[in-house]
Amino acid sequence: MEKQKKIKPPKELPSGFEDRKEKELLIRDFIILKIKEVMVKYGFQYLETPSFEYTESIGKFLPDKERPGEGVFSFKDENKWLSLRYDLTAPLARYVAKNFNEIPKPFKRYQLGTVWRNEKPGPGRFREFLQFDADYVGTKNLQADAELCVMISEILENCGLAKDDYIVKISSRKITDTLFEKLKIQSEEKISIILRALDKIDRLGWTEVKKLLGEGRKDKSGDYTKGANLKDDQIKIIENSLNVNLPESEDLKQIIKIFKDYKFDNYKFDPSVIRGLEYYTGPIFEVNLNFNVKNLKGQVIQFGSIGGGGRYDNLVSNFGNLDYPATGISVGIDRLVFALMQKKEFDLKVISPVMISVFDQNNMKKYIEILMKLRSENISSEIYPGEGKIKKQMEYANRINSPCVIFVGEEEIKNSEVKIKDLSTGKEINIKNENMVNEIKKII
RNA sequence: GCACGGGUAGCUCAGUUGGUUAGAGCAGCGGUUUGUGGAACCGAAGGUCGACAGUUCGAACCUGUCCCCGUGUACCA
Repeated sequence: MEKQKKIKPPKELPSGFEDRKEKELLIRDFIILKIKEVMVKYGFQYLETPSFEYTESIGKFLPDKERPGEGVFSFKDENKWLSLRYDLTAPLARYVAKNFNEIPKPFKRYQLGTVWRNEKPGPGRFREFLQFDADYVGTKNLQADAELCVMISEILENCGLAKDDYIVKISSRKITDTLFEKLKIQSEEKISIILRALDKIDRLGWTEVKKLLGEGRKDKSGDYTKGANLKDDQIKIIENSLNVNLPESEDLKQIIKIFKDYKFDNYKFDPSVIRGLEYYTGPIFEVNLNFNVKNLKGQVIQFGSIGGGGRYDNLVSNFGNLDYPATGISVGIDRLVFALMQKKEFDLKVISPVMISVFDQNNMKKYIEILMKLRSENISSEIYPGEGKIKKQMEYANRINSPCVIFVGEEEIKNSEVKIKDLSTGKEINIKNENMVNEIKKII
């Protein structure tokens, strides 16, 4: 007899994709609720765009134009390339360009949606995640930029973070522009190496970043990264520029002034905030957490920022429309959930059903009668959904955290009563049918 | 991409200098108990030792290549 080889489909998930369980989802729902509250309060419109866009519509603005499609999930439909969106900003630009005549100007909208990135996942970073994005389109007024920072702070605090749990860091493309003038560096390539190095100060510290600005750096696994090969005096200039506490650029001065009017002070000027290289044109911001985040194994991991944004004044004009300024902010919701779960105790009310035990399939009519009575009172309830002995039914009830089990056997039917067992105390009582609901309400 | 560490039962993991039939705990299944759960006891079952090739009388173990996972790093809208 020839044994047929069983080809088992993998039960593992593709790298970077995750199942999300109830606890996480409930916290996520809570955060989303808080976001929506704040967005309504701040007067933003709610928008949804599709998951797929034409690759060109969102890919055209990839920072690395040499490799379009890199980093996104794409497939060819008929003769057109489609891609899953990798953020919510590019689709917004497309939306604005498409609906230019219909939208109010300026246009404020927020969006919550899943985005996908085809890149190596890391701790707390997935290839599919939920993003929140709020933007002002069509205004150069820096009050918009300032308000985004105030707004994100309000969202975080409404979610339960304390003031010293997070900080909004601000900087501006103008800061680095003048820095490179001072350094007399024009080479795009060199500039981007330097910017990327500066971006890492948070994680690596100045000593390591200094190596990246100079010859290069070896990381702790032995891997080597080439540096920018700057001269010592140039590095000194950069170091000095980082130690400035108050920004010299006009835009940031103005934003800070507006912060004062909002009585918002949980920000910090940090010239090492870089964000996207070819993307932002003015003020940029980043939201960082001030506490350690651990992975499932309890190791402290490099968590990075949970969100950020800035001004991108030429995104919409790429679609052939007129120059149209914009500023926005994005937050990785799942990352926020992950961090928040460790910082805050959520008293989640996970409701588990009252279980009606099945003694005899022939009495199903009776069980359903009880079930409908409970459900009509809005009590989460179910008839034991499997088959098997009472012991098994009890094990199930225990497993799903059922508050109590209802037994209706022959005796109970005879006396027109039910037996209710409180699973937290183990106590059982027999009670007349008409008092059942009240008794159960006492237990749950 | 690069570096380091992993891949053994459904899950978490042991497995000696290469040696015969590869182990444990948990889960699952059956029973002790056909009206009672939250770590009770007993029993049976469960494996291409990530894949392929090589070395060897003999490989979970050694070598090579590849795949997958983790961490760091690079890139990052």
